[in-house]
Amino acid sequence: MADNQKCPDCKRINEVLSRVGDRWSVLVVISLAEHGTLRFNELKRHLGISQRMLSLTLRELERDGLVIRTYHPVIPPKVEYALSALGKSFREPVIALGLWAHDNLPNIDVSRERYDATKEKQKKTGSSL
Amino acid sequence: MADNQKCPDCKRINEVLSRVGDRWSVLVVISLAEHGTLRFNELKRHLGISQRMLSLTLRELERDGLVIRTYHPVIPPKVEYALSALGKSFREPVIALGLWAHDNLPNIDVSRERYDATKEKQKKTGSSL
DNA sequence: CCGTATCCGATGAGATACTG
DNA sequence: CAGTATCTCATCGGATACGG
Repeated sequence: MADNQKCPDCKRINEVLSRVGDRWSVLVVISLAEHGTLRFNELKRHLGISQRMLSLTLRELERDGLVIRTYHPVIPPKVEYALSALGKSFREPVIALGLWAHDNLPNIDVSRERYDATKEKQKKTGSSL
Repeated sequence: MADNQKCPDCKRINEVLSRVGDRWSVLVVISLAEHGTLRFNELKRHLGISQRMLSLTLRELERDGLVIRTYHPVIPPKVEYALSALGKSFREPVIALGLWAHDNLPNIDVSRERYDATKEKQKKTGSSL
């Protein structure tokens, strides 16, 4: 329910985030972008992700066409993951976000400290703003 | 546990997403970017968000210094929210993401259909890849 | 009007154990 | 090695009700 969305942009953004907006998806894409091709356990080690979440994430990314899964029928089994063209193109907006973060995370930290300090004082004085 | 993160980029991205990566935060920033200044219930209507989530989201955004909350002590109460300079700067990487989405969501849809269709066939034939 | 508090179901995510 | 299956706990997020 609640299709109260007036602005079309909100709907779009919502759609994006619903698909590729979760933490692990982004991290996997970044990892593959850097290393080119990785095996299941390599990704697992690099990201510090649980087996379960990696499995689920990779399946979704493959389904969405961002990563390509290549199964080599050898013993022991060998499966390689790489970015598709779509996956590579996704890297750019993510990098933009990363740059913004690099520039502004310190600002956020400062703001948080100030905010928390202010709230503490308000508790003491009991002031109602 | 699991500080297995080898690549520093992953840590950074993780930090970004932890702060401003949730759906509602992004949507609120977009809304404020478009309308300039909005009251609590205006935001609520525009986004189709629940009172609870809007309250939580706005508090976090204010704490992070992305939005500025202005309380007008009149009757009935009036509170206005607007983007800070930091909040405005955040809009740009988000727009980049929105553009990517606009261009590529159809591709994702196609990919999903193909994937699902393939999986269906595999179930019928019982093929193991 | 602007919130906070409470309850509750749905989802996210790690740990563990097991199969091919 | 590359997963799947459970179990379990935390967090997300809506609905509702109440207070300033």
